[in-house]
Amino acid sequence: MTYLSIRSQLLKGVLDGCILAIIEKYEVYGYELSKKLEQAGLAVSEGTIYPVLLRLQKNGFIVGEMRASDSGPDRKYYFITEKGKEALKEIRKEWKVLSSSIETILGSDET
Amino acid sequence: MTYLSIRSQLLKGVLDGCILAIIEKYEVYGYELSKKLEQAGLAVSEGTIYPVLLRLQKNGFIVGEMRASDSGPDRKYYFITEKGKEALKEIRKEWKVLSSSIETILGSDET
DNA sequence: TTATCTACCTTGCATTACAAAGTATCTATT
DNA sequence: AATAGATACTTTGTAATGCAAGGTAGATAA
Repeated sequence: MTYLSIRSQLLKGVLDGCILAIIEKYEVYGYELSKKLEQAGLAVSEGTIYPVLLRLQKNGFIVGEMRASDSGPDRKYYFITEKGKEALKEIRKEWKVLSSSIETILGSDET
Repeated sequence: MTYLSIRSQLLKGVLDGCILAIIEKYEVYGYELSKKLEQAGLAVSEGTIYPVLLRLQKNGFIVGEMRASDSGPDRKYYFITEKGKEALKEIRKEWKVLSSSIETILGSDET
């Protein structure tokens, strides 16, 4: 082990926010979400995404709804709730504070 | 529970990098480190810091050396190794990539 | 029929931040 | 000298989470 995937550790805590942000913006289902994340440079496995969706749902941040598809299995679309919007706002705030502190400490100021 | 400290999750993975970065720059001991992190807006408990130091040491990223103090208990000073510098470089790179992706997705573009 | 893509879910593991409690040294106060 | 408090390090147990791996199942193309 290389010291074990820095990336997967970095992800913790932000991933929920990212998924919430996408759901807030688009009407998506899980599988589609994973593609969108991939496009945005944040590829995460399904074994990661689905548990997050369940968690967000359990916390009342999103709601899911099964819908038929004309070309494949049913899809579960997700929508953000008021509570979810507030949580997202909180996460964005936390992210700003933390990321600026980290930026200062890591000092990646190579212009 | 509020959904459980977003912060503590966000920290995961970056903390090692932050601690490495400080050790690279300054000659510090554990207790002092916790103060420096606090100043930089990244307060973490001792129960967090010391295990990280042990981990970094076990991975050969830093080395520790006990030294006497003229005003209190002995202190364990840490120094970064070549391997540690490389790891830090890697972490900085990961951070740049990830944080920019996250920035895009979270979209905190309130100018 | 078989294979492939889509789409969802679950189990088990490793990692890690943290609270809490413990040990020990030195300094200041009573 | 005895007590309290700050300094300084360590360990234990808990909760959370990313992920690989495996599983189920519908639709479509070969």
